[in-house]
Amino acid sequence: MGTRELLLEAALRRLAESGPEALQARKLAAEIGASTMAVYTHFGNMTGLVQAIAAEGYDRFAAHLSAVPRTGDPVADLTAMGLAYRDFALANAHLYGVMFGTTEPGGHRLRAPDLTEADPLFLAGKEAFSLLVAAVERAGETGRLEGESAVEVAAQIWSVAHGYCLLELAGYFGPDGEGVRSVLLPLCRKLLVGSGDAPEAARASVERAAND
Amino acid sequence: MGTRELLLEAALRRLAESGPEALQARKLAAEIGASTMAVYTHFGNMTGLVQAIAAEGYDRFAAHLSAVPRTGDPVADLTAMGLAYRDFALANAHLYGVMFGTTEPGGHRLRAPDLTEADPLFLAGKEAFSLLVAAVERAGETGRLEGESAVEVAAQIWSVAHGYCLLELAGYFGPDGEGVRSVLLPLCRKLLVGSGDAPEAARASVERAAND
DNA sequence: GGGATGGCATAACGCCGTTATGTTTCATGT
DNA sequence: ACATGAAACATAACGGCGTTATGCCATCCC
Repeated sequence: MGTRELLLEAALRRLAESGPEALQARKLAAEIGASTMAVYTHFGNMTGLVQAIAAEGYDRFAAHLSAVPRTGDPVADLTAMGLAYRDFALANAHLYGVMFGTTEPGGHRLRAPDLTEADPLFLAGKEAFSLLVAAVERAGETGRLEGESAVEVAAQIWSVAHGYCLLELAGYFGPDGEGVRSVLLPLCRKLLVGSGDAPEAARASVERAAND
Repeated sequence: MGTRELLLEAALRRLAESGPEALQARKLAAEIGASTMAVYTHFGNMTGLVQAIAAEGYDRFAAHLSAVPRTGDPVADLTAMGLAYRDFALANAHLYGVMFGTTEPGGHRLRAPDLTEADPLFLAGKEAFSLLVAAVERAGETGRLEGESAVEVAAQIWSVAHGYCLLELAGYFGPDGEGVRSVLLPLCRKLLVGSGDAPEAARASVERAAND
């Protein structure tokens, strides 16, 4: 395996096990038996390495969300997607933080203050977001959007999932899955059940997804 | 004014103007004409100074939310509170990040990995949260909670506001207040209007608050 | 007045990211 | 097959960071 891949693998492992402050050029290079220069040969600097980590994180995130099955009940699928979103964020807490810029390992900020639309990390985030938009569109075909576009509804769901996950990661929602029951699932209900012509069926869909 | 206050004031100014990486012991001390030791005499270490910044941020945040007037229409008040929440987060982006641990200046994490309920920052966050709970309780007296506790509903609103603000700060919701119209206010509607016995009146309340 | 205490300056230590420099390795073109 | 140039790499150094050790001095208390 190439040095670059070894470095990236070690970085992802250290990030998951020891947090962002463990991402140090000297430690990483030593861990794979190389000199510090390896980081600069393959990534330019530490910021480049962190960006590569974030890119890998977006790939895994997209794969995780894509793995949510389509059951023919798009509202249940959306709820399942929200739960899968939380699963990923909690299982990869530090990686999730790096992806969304809420963690700055060693003070290396990934995004420039004046971020542009062409920023590759920005685009990677939008790509993962597009999976959510597509799922909302499938639900929208059943006639539930009430004048809102799928992008707008997807952005609302994204806000809920993002905020919920960060607060649960910060420890504000008690141990284990208490927050899921009292916060996340009620939010899914209010977002997905409130509109449309079959509230009872939609509510049942949410419950069905919640029990898996 | 005491050295400690001068340091804190300079730190808050630098954080707002230049971001978290500007919080450096040497630079701050030089800015107020003192030696580096001043930081360690008054705050122990840089983590202590950042915690003091966060504490000040929570005070300002609570004051900002408390300034939202009570109009006798608790649903409109809640919507106004959500908008005030966004105002604070966007006007004090870096401070907001430090408060909620989404920004780690220089890699100094404020919260221990095993955060306890007694953590003063954790408690400060809960105190600001209690303002939201109280506002929800006032709305709940009009009979809208449908079996949910005020704490649960407040946690849902908090998730929405937190996630929305962080995503808007990350630049995902376009320029200016576009996200407010298409994401935040629709979320307020779905959270506040969906339940209760007077959906039309509640919807009007949200619109009224949105126009101020 | 004398001694303890706390605020402060100076200087140093160790670690970090980064870079300069020289060496090795390897693919490529003739 | 051999020369050549680029890429990968090791070593060592530089500057900046947080932090600490040490000593000075003002202040308060008995």
